[in-house]
Amino acid sequence: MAQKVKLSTIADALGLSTATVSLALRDSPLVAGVTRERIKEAARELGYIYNRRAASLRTSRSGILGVCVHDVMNPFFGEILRSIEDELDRHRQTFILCNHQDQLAKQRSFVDTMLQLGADGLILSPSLGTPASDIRLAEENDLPVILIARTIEGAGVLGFRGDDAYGMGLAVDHLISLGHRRIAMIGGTDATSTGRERARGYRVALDRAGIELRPEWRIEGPRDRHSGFDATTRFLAIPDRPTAAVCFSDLVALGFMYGLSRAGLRPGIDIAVTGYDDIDEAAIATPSLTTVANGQSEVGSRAARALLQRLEGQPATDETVLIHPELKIRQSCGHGLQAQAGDRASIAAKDCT
Amino acid sequence: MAQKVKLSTIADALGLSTATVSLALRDSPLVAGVTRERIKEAARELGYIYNRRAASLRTSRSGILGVCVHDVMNPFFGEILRSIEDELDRHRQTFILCNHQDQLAKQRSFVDTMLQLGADGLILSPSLGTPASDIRLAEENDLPVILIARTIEGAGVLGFRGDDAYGMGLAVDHLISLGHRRIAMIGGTDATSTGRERARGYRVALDRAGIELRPEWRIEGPRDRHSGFDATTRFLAIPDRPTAAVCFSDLVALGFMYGLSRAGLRPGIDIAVTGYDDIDEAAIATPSLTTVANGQSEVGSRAARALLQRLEGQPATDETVLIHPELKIRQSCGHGLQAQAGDRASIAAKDCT
DNA sequence: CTGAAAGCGCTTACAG
DNA sequence: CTGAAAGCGCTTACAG
Repeated sequence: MAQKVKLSTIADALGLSTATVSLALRDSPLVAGVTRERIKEAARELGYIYNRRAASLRTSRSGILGVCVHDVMNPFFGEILRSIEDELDRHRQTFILCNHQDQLAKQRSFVDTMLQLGADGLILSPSLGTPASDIRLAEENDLPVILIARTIEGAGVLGFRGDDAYGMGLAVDHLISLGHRRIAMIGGTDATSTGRERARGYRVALDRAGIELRPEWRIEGPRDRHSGFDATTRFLAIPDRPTAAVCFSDLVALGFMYGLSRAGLRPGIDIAVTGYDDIDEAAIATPSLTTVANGQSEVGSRAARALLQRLEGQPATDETVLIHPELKIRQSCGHGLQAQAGDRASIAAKDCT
Repeated sequence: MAQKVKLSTIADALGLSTATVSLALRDSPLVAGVTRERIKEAARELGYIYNRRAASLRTSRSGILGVCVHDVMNPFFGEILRSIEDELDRHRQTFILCNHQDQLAKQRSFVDTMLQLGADGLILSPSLGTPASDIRLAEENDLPVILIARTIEGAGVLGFRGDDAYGMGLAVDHLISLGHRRIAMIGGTDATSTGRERARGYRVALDRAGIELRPEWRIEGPRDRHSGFDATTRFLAIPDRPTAAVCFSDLVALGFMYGLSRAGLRPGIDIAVTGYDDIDEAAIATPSLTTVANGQSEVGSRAARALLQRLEGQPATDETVLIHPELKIRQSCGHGLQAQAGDRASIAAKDCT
């Protein structure tokens, strides 16, 4: 390539100063309209590329926002990202994505990079084991943080997540209302706020119905489709097998349903299944998945908006906003226990998406 | 927060120059071991944060790589990203992700941002309609580009993708060998090299077997799970209905199988189905999906390595590397046409993952 | 082995 | 409405 084109190249070509050129390119009213057009024209012709690093070194505003989640391939986070992106796109903010895969070290190295790049803010679904001090370190170095999906005790920052305990209660209540008394819970871990809250909702709902929880009903661990599939074996081995299972997430539920089918059982007929999140796929799965809408698009857009507001100078708060979940009844719980003798076609023909 | 800690803060505190501090922090052998340790210790104590913008303004190396694909939520790209990430993590390069959703404008604004940030390189799965001149513009401004998944005529840069025509041929040949003569192709568009190549492979394979392609067999368009699901209606309306369908991607195939089940048909028994990509889910889907392994992890890691090598000074080439695809036979094509009378359990019991 | 000085390409008071 | 000059925080020859 030829010599690099910078502000001074344009200034020299037009016999102006770099100050004028800089102002004109950013549409400052201080520059006369004609001059501004001449400058923009010249910039275009010369193939000028704005150097953000130089600008942000001077202004200490980078136009970069970081978004760090467990895994962007997980549709739950994917849907959150989509709404964050929608919100941010209108504000000329570049956003940098990172998957931490629940590894604290990866998250730390990302936060560090954001600090080094002078990022303007960070939306974080914190990795398992994130101490509150990590959040404070970022905040102390002028990197505002907003938490999503999971929260951290004592972090002292704004967070948005679904009301997990309440939501899981909805799923369990629904199964109980259909006549189920032996209900397993598959997936999730006590190491995250999400896992703890959903498990609590499960326990409380059983208790409320006067059902005594048997320890073997709780299959901890699975958090993706594959491990949901693998959990089928353990589920089928439970003595006095449960007639229903609430799953930690839709992904776990979808994998579990694959597993049940593979074992020759019909989800929604032989075993009632619920998911959590209401990802896009839940409506077209067959049987379609009864699940709890977790408001991911609301989480994303509210987090993005809150961050933008802080950048515009609004004071920080440390509230945790709980998004209200909603039960979506579809096919995967059949029509209650009495339907267990029913045939497959009756369900297949019904479209409840 | 207190006063910002910079190199000079450390230098002053220790009575050294910023030059020495800078060298020490980057482990230069020019600095005495003892001094280096004193400096690092002080940096830690003072909470020093390296300012990358300042450094990269000076060195014109940013440590940033851009990765821009259609959609990170698509497992096909997700798996590519995973392997890119693995490769890049070891090289202290930050990578910035972008979904262009096949919108040229979004892709352009991302490439622009990379240019402005002085990114060191770009891995791109080009949006539909990307002109070769866009790639050349980036290259001319010192932003090396490597293409993945799709290629662009005349771009003149290195690219990695699967051999799509050959791969689709494998799927069609397989169905023909099982006795199918009426085979539909669902999904994909002629607007991308991938779509064109896979459709070509489909046509060529039918032709080779002496089967005359009927226009109504080609259902263009679907490229995700939802549209695969929706395509079921059109498929079922084809006069003299095909007994098999090759799908543009696994996602389309999985959606299509949901659609078939919803209509009371059994994929793998009533209708044979193949996918393309061999994403993780293909093996656990029920029926598990016969598909074409598309080498996404190889595409990702080779693209990342090639980019890193270019950053280290290796000369650019303009080759398109075709990764060799491989047929994965599972359950979704049953055991050939004769199995169509078989019952569901016989398939469900077989584990071909 | 360490230091003084210039410069990367912007933006921002300040002056006129 | 436009210009001259300083400075953001680094790194890199160059000197000693």
